[in-house]
Amino acid sequence: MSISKIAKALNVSKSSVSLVINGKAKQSRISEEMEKKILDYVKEIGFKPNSIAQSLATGKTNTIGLIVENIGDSFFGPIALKIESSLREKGYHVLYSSTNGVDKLGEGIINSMMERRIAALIIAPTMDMNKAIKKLIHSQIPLVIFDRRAQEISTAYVGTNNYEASAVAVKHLFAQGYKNIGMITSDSSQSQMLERKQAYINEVNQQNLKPLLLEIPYRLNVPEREELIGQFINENDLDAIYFSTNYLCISGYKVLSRYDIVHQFGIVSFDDHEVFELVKPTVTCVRQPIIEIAERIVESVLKQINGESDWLRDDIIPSVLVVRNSTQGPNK
Amino acid sequence: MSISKIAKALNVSKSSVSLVINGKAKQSRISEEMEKKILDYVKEIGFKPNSIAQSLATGKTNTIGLIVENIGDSFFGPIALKIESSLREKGYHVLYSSTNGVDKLGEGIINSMMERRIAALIIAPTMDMNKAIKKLIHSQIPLVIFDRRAQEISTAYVGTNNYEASAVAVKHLFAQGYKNIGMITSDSSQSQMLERKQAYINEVNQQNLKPLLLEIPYRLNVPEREELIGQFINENDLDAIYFSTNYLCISGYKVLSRYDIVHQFGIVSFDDHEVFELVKPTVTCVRQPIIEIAERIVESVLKQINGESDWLRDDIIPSVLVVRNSTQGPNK
DNA sequence: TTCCTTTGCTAACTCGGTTTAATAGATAAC
DNA sequence: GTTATCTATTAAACCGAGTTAGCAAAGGAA
Repeated sequence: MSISKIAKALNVSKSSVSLVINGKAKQSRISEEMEKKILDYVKEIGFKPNSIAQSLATGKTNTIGLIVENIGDSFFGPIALKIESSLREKGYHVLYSSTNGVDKLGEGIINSMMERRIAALIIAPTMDMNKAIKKLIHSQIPLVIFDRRAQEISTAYVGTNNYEASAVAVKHLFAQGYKNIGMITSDSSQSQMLERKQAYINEVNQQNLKPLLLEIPYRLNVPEREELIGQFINENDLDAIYFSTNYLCISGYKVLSRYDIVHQFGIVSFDDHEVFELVKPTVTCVRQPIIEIAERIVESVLKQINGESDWLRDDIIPSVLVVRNSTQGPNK
Repeated sequence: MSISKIAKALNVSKSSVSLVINGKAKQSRISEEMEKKILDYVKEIGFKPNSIAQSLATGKTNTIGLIVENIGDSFFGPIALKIESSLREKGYHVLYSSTNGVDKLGEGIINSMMERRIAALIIAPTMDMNKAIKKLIHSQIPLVIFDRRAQEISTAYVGTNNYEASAVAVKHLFAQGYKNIGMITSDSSQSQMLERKQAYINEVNQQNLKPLLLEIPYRLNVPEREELIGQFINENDLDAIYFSTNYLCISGYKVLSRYDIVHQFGIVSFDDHEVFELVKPTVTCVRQPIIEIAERIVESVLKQINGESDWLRDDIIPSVLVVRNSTQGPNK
């Protein structure tokens, strides 16, 4: 079914049908009689306009792109859930893609989404995306960057206070009496990781201690990762570790459990995880307000789409330290 | 930029440009000279055809819809990841939606995706989707149902052997010496849940014992759920529980830990989870081959889109019992 | 009656592509 | 020299909508 066929069936013009369907009957001086005739028929046959044709004619789509690292993980998954349900309520569809750790995919994904003429783009950028994102800004498409920043590019950004929250986390370990606090992070140079690392370094330096860092390549598999962590723990006389993200903490926890020193060890992770409440000892963490981050992203996207100019360039939503504190504390 | 503008700029016809861009130069007897001229220009200005216009003209989209219960959970998330990356390689985009436990959303989501003229639909159906799915079949759209079946409807289906795998799980508990094995499941009447439950009931009956079932409403929040589980454990003299899904098992595990009887308890969960390897005692589970399920879904979708008729109506991929066995066994 | 408004509706163009029948010019065949 | 065949190209129709200028009929004012 199409608007033209309806027009023929009712012996009226396409224009009338289109105007009525779009609720422009009044303003286009369509008689109530005509309006009723068309609406009744449309309802009767259950007609829905072809949204592809609509998009072509209006130049607008109701599709929004979402690009994250891994939609299957415990951070991006719930964010994607909330973003989609909020946008659906507003009549939008969400197209997603995961870069899955392969930085080079980023630009291609952005381009192919742009060809689909999406209405807006939400991105947790990889390192290789900078050129592509600059082009996006040039193209004027509504854009929200989140979680980590795109280098030297000013866009709407939603994220947490990585530096401050990390500083609080490290301070917490010191306050508990731990002295030799190491940090395990990924080797990524994404902004959020750098901020977390810098906070650790600065806090440790303030205590006149020297930072002990292990940076693990993203593409290592789990056993390789655990091997590295094991070495790191053995080679340094640590009593606590600050993990820059939860999947690293889980690996680290496994290793520590193996050595059976986990009960004295200080452990704090950035990002919460179901596991942390269930294991013994439980794990203290920096929890990002996932729902709120998703809400702010959606808010910014919608504002930009609707041409409102009061969206924030920098929407920083503070994380909270969730103290679980079930370890026995340092024994030195 | 558009094909027409390119045509004007080069002083040739739209048709020539379109044919060349689509690689139909040879078969349409376009001269190599003309072909080169057009291709060079297209590359120079970095032109990409508007895929919305293409869709309208061809009646085909390269967008595939994915409808699951919750894209943020540990089962659907990784499946969504794999589905999207596989389909992207084949030139498709994926539109997702989560019903999020609200059965009534299902039909609306399906309809709005259909309006977008998606090329195919992948659904883990809710209970309310039956009418809508019947319509889909009528509409001839390539369709794959997975995880749970749509009632009385024959479509391409990908899933695991819920009944057999559950039977193995319950047998495993009996083999370990447990006698009073309860089952905790959701109150959902989705097919996969019913199969898991039925297997449990039959296995218990075979031992001349009576089934002890707790069915928890999906919409309960975590504390309410734990409350119910606590009662269930107290009121029945259980020594083991079979959980129909991992999120229920996590709740149950928490409760059992609280009562400190977790080390003697027999616990098996359907679906694996990161937690299960990390907690002590570790948790034995029935693990669905997630990657393979996603691959088979994609395979079926592509076959249907390409008009190949050898896709399977019933693609059952067996689960494996992952025995972690760290409990001490029953003490009775 | 004539002229001006208002009302109700629609023809025709547009969006950016795909597809096919038709055409003109060059070659080949007779 | 005439006709048939090929080659290279394009005009025109189409997909399914949205948009707007303009027309005819009716009503009102002079």
